[in-house]
Amino acid sequence: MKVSKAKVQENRARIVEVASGLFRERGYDGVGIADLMSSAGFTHGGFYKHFKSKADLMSEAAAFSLDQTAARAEGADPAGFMEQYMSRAHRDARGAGCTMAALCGDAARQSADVQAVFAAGVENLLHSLGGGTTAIADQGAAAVRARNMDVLARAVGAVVLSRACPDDSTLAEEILEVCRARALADLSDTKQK
Amino acid sequence: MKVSKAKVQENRARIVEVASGLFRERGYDGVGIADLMSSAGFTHGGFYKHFKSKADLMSEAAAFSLDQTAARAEGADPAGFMEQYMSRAHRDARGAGCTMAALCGDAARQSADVQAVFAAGVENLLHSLGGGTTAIADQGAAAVRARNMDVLARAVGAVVLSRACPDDSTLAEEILEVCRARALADLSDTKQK
DNA sequence: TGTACATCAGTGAACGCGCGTTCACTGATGTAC
DNA sequence: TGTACATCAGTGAACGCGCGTTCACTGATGTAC
Repeated sequence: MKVSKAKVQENRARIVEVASGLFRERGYDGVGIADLMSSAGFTHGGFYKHFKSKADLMSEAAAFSLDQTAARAEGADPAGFMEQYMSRAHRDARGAGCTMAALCGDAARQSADVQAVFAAGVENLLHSLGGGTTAIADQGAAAVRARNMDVLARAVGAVVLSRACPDDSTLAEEILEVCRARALADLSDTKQK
Repeated sequence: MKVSKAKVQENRARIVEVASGLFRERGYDGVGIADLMSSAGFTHGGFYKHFKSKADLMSEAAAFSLDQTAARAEGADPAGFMEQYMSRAHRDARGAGCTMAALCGDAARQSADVQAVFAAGVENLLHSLGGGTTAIADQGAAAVRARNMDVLARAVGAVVLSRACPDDSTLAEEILEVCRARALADLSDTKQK
């Protein structure tokens, strides 16, 4: 049966949204087309009416969720955002969390298209973090950018390492705590190295 | 044909070594048993004479390569090790590099066995990095541990983010440079925050 | 030391299964008159 | 506005393929006498 133009757009958007969550939870290889489509409430055949291939959807789903994260960062203050980022809740909620933390390892093995989306996502996050109101802002845009890049790498590294450790290990918790404390210090410090 | 006991051990070791490289290059899902065994110079059927399952080999290969990395860190000075870690060469040589950086994203979706191996790998690396000769060593073991954990998270984050960006992007290079400089400063700084 | 036999690492065909993708078909939507 | 027809999102069977794993077989090694 044909479907109204509005419904088509809505359905396509639902597929992208569901896919972005499943990819984050299980990785790109861990989500099949049939699996994904039935999670979105469809049968698998219709997939190719919306997307050229699975790889195509991977790019789009990554762009969707990375934009979402950047928007969230834009609104919040950097320290608050980073505190949430390196939290137990974020560590445990992979499907609802940041795609950068959940899929950057997978992205390294994907096409240039996907990698370009991730690079754009990094840039957006760097800008969204801003300069704050601390002394670093006076040292110019390059200093702010370097500071933000460093904080982001640490945040992603902390979440990714913590997730690689068993859920109930003290190490999983410790990594988050330690890196969170030190990143927040970096974000608020008036004496930057 | 049966094979001498020495040869059996040697062959098994070769499979683990080859697997650890291939897993790092292509991820756990990207390496098939037949593929792996022929890379090691065998046919696929013999695999189960050595390992209970593919998951079993994943744990063993991770332990093998993480031990190797910890041993390398043990010998070097922390600053030199970290400089290499966040280098372009390490970024580009995935199969020969650190399993933590190459597979921690994948490890998050694997069994508790694999995750326990990763956690042990983190602990070993933390100890291998040591306290250095700087002021931090005087602040006690907890301060050294926190400093090392922070540096490790940043190093893994930097490599992983850099690899997620296109190979020829300036961002891939920039992330490594920025984080390397700041991590080295943290490792040598006498005034720790 | 020499012979007979059991062991078992390695071989390669076969298993069921799920993958990404294709395709003929459907029927409600959108369009032309 | 009402009718006839083309469009095309969604369906579900089917495709070839590679996956992890099993299994009967092989023949050199290791062992018992």
